[in-house]
Amino acid sequence: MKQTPAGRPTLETVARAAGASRATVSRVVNGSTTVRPDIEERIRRAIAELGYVPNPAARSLVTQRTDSIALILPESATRVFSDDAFFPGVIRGVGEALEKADKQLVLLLASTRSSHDRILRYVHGRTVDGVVLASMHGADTLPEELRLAGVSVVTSGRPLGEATVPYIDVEHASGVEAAMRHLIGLGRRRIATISGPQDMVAGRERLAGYLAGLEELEGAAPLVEEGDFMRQSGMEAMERLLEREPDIDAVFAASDLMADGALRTLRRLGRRVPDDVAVIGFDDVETARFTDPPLTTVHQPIHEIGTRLAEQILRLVAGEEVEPAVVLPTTLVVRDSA
Amino acid sequence: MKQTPAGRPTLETVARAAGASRATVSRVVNGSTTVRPDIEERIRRAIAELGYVPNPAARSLVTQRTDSIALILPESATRVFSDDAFFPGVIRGVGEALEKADKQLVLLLASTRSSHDRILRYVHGRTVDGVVLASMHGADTLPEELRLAGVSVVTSGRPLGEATVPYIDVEHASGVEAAMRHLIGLGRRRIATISGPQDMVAGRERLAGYLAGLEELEGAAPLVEEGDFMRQSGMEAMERLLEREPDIDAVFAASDLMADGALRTLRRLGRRVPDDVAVIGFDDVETARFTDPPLTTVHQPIHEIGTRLAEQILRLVAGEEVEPAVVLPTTLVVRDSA
DNA sequence: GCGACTCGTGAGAGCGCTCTCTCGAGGACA
DNA sequence: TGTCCTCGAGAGAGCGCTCTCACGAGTCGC
Repeated sequence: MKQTPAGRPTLETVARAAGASRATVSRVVNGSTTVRPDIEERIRRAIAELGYVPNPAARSLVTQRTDSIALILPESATRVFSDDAFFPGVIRGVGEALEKADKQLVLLLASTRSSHDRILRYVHGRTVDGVVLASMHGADTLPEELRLAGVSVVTSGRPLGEATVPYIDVEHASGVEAAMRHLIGLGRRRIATISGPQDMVAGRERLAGYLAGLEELEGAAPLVEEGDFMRQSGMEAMERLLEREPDIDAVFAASDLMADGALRTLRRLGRRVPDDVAVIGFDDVETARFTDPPLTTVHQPIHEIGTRLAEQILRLVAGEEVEPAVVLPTTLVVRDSA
Repeated sequence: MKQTPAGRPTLETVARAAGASRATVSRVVNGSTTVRPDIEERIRRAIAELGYVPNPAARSLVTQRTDSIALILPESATRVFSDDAFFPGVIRGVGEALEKADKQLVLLLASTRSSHDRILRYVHGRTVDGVVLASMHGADTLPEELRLAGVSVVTSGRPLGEATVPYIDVEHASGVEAAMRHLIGLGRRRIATISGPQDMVAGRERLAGYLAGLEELEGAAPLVEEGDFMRQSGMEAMERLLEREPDIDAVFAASDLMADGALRTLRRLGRRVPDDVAVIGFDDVETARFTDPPLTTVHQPIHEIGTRLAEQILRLVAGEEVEPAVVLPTTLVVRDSA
């Protein structure tokens, strides 16, 4: 007499209890309609009584699916993870969308450089059906390697070079240009920028937006200091900017955190915002509403980036076609800093 | 002739290529020492050439392990997820520690009330070996239900009632008492508090710490307004506090975010910090270093909470004993606000 | 030189599930 | 009444792995 070992009921157990075959129970569990109602009812009762839950390992062994999606945050992303509301927001968006589709979210945090191989190995093992990659640096080879490994992958943010996998991004440049027009409309003429790192597309495109916006101003020379998207770098960049050009009357910072840093430096040095210097940020994270003064910023739909990422990867693993690029709009949110 | 379907090599493929048996290849893959060096070498080469990666589903079907750990963030936690550095910090800590142990992190975000059953079902399915639960509300029945389901579980934060599962927490009260002594040492006599929600242990204990600290001050009446740990509530609570008692000269806020909110209200109403009103927060998140003025706060080791959670759950799933409670120390970090 | 013992290897069962294929029962039609 | 078809249910193979057990080749002692 075969005994189910420690409690855990299997299909077999349920089948015996309901007086049906394993196959029929499987049909009920998977929602086939070809089962006679009375038998189905009997099986459902048995499932409920025994507390049967299908074993996902056994299932995916035969279906070759795992119903889970990996979200990979490369080392460069985890570095800012705790200080920035961007990734938590994206994670939440992805998580919610996957939950609706009854998929699991496996978080792969690449805290070190050496995680690269581990991740590749993991994905090769097909523990996930697809991958959402929060690729930040353009030079990242991971997206391409994953594609070559034959897994579905979607990235957040356009890669620097040629895009070989579908991505979700936002209109960086046009959002910044709107910010620049706003500043110019306010009568500002000496507009500087605190840019993001130039090895990231977000950094580059926001700078490009600044430069394009500046062209409206005849003969205005660009005034750029680079930061790393984080607060401290914003403070320092603002300082350098004022040293170089004391009569700056506006500054566009490529992230809200850096804008907040700039605000602090300006206050410390006795400049009034927006009277002396107008400040505009980018992201519209929660913090932007609470800076002093509240930050005018370019809003990007962080949560939607997450849900769209999930949507695309789900379609890909389902074998559907997806557009190679989804670019979400950004909008200028005017508060008090400009 | 049996063909491996689409590329993916199996143990069998490797075995044939190396002229060995499936069992021996398995031994090499799993690091058994009883394989003759030359055969092992041959097998390793075959593995490398074929790019063989074990199928985790097949493996866990027989081992009954999945080598992955779920981190559950209940709905109450996801609400603050994007605005607070606490959970990202914990996630990072957990993630790093699990990575070292070569385990995967499965993130279960319970965005809605109805996720409860889904999570329970998921855990019942044994897709994970153990569960780390960021339980916030004391009334949460999830820890107990999970325990009854027979999974190993560790929670972050002591539950409100009797603790039925091991937990990691910090010394809330003594940290707050240190803050209170600091304020009293500064000569402050009218000390108010912005407490956290009283259905969370963190909220209660920090309030208890305030009340205990206040006893040093003969005849001082408690002055309490409740917030929800988030910034907005701190702003509002500070307002109510000043209405009730305009001559407050210090305030302890149960979170840095609320302290920051209080700072804003104080500034708006023309009170100088720390001259007129001293402010102390709790958490020591990144933001605390950047408030105006920089926040004196009770530091809790967020990252370590994460790593300790991971450590404990790993020991539990390995069948080892763990102490029912680990309580990490908190320390007062003095900056400029008090 | 023969039995006892070690040590490394292979055969094979079985983890729990899905899915194809087969089969039997019943209905429709001539 | 007999044949053909439809439809629902069961038998059984097999997904890729681990692990027990059996077995053959050496090694050693007497």
